[in-house]
Amino acid sequence: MRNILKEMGFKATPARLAILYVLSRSKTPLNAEDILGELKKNNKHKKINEATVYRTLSALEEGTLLKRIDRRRESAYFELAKKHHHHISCLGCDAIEDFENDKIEAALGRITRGSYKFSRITDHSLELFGLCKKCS
Amino acid sequence: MRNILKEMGFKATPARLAILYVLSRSKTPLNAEDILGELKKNNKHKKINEATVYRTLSALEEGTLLKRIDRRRESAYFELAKKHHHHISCLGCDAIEDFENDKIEAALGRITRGSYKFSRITDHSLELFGLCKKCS
DNA sequence: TTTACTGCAAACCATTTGCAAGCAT
DNA sequence: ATGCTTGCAAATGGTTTGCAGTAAA
Repeated sequence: MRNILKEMGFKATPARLAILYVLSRSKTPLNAEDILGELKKNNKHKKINEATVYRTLSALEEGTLLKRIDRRRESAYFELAKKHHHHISCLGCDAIEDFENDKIEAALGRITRGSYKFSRITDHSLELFGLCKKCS
Repeated sequence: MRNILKEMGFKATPARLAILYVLSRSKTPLNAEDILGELKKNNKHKKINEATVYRTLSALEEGTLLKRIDRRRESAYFELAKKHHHHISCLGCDAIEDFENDKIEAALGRITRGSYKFSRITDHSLELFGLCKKCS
């Protein structure tokens, strides 16, 4: 992690390492408040500031180390950008499930090539919403 | 339009009709500020308030008359919910293009059925981002 | 040493809300 | 007449920013 940060031109500070650690241990995407809450549980990182969390999330997202996810919530959620995938979010609770689908990715590639206005599609967001078994 | 509102249990007020009119005439999704700007151009609707626009957009979105679109901007964009489709948004300017793809929709249906946590997927958001020919 | 990073507090800004007056039904 | 809607102004809340001090490199 420390090296990845450096390779991206970021300084490997304790705050950044701690935030990345929290994200790496989470099975689900987290928002700034979640991360701050986790940091407060650890005496060593108790004083990491809200602003630092936001600045870190933005910086690492631009560096493509993190991915911002649309969960139809008021706040922004982030996860480590590892393997490309999408999500199904429950509109009733915090449940979330990952999925991936090669056919969809292939079809999206074709759309890119077929567009008359766009020459380059750099990214896409595909999020499903519904009710999990507990909520329905 | 007047009748559609009534059928949905909404009162057909001048403000709502004007907002729907603005959206119906637009070729692209609009945010609250855009709509307010359009309304101000018409003497008859000059005094429609910001709060009214926001309340109308929320209400009509819940009534499924409008669709909220993720354009990776600070504000929320809306369009009339007619035929199901998705968008490609330019990250460099306001360019936007619609697309639809039956194979993707079919694959999404299969994902819904294959989920182990979710019993019902009610909706999805699929947005592509890139640079239009002018911006690249 | 240099310059990026951080904490703190104040500012931002899209959106929401309380309340009294207004209008559609 | 009733109660949903609206305007106005104030509040909200997630996120951003200015600045001076701190610490990676």
